[in-house]
Amino acid sequence: MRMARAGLTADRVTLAGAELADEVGLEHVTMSAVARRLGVKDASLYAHVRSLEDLRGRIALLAADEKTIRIAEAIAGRAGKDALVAYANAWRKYAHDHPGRYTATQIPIQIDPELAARAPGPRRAVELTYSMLRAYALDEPDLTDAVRLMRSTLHGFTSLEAAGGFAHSRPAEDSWARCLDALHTLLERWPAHHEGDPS
Amino acid sequence: MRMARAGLTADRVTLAGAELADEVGLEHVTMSAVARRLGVKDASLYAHVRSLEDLRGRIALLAADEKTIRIAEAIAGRAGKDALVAYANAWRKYAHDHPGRYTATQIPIQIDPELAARAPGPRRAVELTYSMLRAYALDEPDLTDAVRLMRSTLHGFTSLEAAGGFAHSRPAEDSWARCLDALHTLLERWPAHHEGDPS
DNA sequence: AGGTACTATCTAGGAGTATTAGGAATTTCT
DNA sequence: AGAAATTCCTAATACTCCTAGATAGTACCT
Repeated sequence: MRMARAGLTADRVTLAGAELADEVGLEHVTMSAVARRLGVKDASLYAHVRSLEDLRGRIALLAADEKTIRIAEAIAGRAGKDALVAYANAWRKYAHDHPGRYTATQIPIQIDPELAARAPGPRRAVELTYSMLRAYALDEPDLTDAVRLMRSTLHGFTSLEAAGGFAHSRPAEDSWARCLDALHTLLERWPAHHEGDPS
Repeated sequence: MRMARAGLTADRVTLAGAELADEVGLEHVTMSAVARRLGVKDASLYAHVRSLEDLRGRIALLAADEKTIRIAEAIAGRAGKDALVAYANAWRKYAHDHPGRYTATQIPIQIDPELAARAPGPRRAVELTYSMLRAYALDEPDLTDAVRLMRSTLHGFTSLEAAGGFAHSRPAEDSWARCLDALHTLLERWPAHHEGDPS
């Protein structure tokens, strides 16, 4: 009677799911696949994870945490354009290194609120971004708009790139560098809001 | 023996799938669900569509075509910032009106090449964007970079918005308008590439 | 050491889904 | 009308998510 417990845990199950997501894509992360990878029957997973949805949510939170940490490390001690570039590159690198985890962060949020409250990732990510952009001396609400623009651009680029949205004519790498230049320039001279400017 | 054929067709199946995607989300578009909606047995669908993957690919192509048409109509007769804003708003509106179809366009492309070749959407979308941005007098490779930046920003914004990525503090609508301002300004003064600029 | 409570895992099974194969009904062509 | 092609069905397989109830392992208490 080989019983030898696997020592499962919600975190271990989540990690196995995340690894699988990176290898075969998030949509192929199934309960049975995760169970197989852990050498366990599918039913056993339900002691640690409520459902497949729940597992996906946990993977998303894990990814958010990891990505935030990577970015925080990257921008530590940097300022201005250096910080912006480090931030952006860390973002893109995470998406490349962990495609499955990254797509998990894109799913519309239906995460257990009690669980989400314990995950520092999303909240810290926002703080990090705001504090970095504060170097550009923007006041609210421009700061919020700038944060949203930056996140949109970074996410959009990595997402399109991952989906094969860029033709192979010009290396995505080069376009990426120019986009960061452009973003930096833009943030430095954020257009003033002239509503009905008469001149 | 009530037989009364449903008059299925690859296009009709695709349309049913697209409608379903908008109603319940792309991930809940299953063969059985589409069959139920059409009043038909699941197996019948395989006469028109190779597999679920294939169906998703067809939905993606349909969406690309529709979105391109909407954008083309929106920018017809406009130029400069007017055209940019019309383009962007048409993009965002399509994503809002057809969330399921829109997410279908994001899936990594594994579409039947023979089928993709007949769909004008993606190719026309690229042409459309290039011709619109030509108004900003950019030369290659800057034009390509600008196109990619614009697509990234529009896609990123709508995608984050759909995923609930923006807190409710400030209306997404307002940030969107400012982002378009910023994008326009940026395109007008696209930063010259100073590699090792000594001054 | 032995008993007890807890929990991790298993066995068994229901319901839904994707897909294939082959057959029957209906339309269309001649 | 008869033949051919198309449209749809029935039947069957295999995989998925998930629940319930049983069993084996661990930890703690005395």
